[in-house]
Amino acid sequence: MGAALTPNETEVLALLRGANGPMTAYQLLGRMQRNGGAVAPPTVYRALKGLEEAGVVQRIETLRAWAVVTSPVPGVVAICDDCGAVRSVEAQGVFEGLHQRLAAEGFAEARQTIEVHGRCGDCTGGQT
Amino acid sequence: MGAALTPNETEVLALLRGANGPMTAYQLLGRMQRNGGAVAPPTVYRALKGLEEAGVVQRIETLRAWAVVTSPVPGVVAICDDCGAVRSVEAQGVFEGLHQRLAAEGFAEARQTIEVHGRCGDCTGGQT
DNA sequence: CAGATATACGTTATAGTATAACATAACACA
DNA sequence: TGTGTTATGTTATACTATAACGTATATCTG
Repeated sequence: MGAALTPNETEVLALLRGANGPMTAYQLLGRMQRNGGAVAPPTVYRALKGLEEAGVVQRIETLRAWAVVTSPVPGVVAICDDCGAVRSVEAQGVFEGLHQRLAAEGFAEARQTIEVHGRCGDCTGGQT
Repeated sequence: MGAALTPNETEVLALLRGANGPMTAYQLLGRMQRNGGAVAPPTVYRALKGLEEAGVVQRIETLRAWAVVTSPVPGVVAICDDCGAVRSVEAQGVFEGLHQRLAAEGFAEARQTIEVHGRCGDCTGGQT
C-alpha cells in the first residue's frame, strides 16, 4: 500500500480537500501559519512533494497552483477562465492516443500533462 | 497578415531562434543585457507576451521557459528528461480527440496545453 | 499648429513561486 | 549506547513575473 502520510502532508492534504479548487503554495502556507504558528515555505513544498509522489495531489501547471487528484486515472484538467472552476475530466482515449503517437516517435513518456483553458458549460450557458 | 514585430520582440525572437531549445525569461534578459546595456525584466516579458499573442513563441509550462513555435498547428511538447531535448510533435488526432471529449462535457476550450516528460528515442537507444 | 490618442519603451519597485543548505528532534533497532 | 533514518525546523536566497508610473514618438484630427 502507499506509504503513510506525515503530519505535515496530512495537514496540507486536508487543506486542499477543504478548498473548492486549487490553492497556491503560499495560500497553503498562510493557512498553516494561522493554524500552527511559525511555518516556512519548505514545510509546504516538502509536503506537496511527498503528496505528489504519493499521487494524491498534482500541480496545475498553468495556474501555478496545487490540487487534489480526483480521479484514479490521469485526467485532462479543464480550467474555466470565467468562473475559475477546475475539473479533472477522464479521457482515457486521449491519453492512449497520445501514448501511441509518442511511441511512434520513439519517445517513452513518464508523465503527461494535459490542461485546457476555456469556458465551462455553466459559463457558456449551453452556447456552442 | 500578422502585425509587425517591435524591435524588442524581434530581438527576443532572434535569441530564441538561435538557441537550441527553450530559454527562461532571465536567460533572455542576460543575453539582452550583454548585447544592449540596461534592460529590465518587463522588457523581456512584454516582448514574450507580444510574441506569444502573435503565435510565434510559447511558454513551456513544465519548464517555466520559452520556446519558438515550430509547427503551424498546435503540437504536443515532448521533453526528454535525460538530454533535455524539447520537440514539438504534431498530433492532430490527439487534439481533435481532446476537443471532442471536452465538447461532450460542454466545455468550450480556448487553449490546450499538452506536455509530456520522458525519454526521447536517442536516449532510450531504441529500447521500448 | 495644438491637442488628443495610441504605442512602445524605460525604470523602479515589488509580488509571487521555489529551493539550497544546514540544524534539530524523534524514533528504530543493531 | 550508538548509529542511521526520517521528518521537521530555520535561515537565507534564487528564480519567475508583474504593477505602476514616466517618457518618447508617431499619428490623427479639429
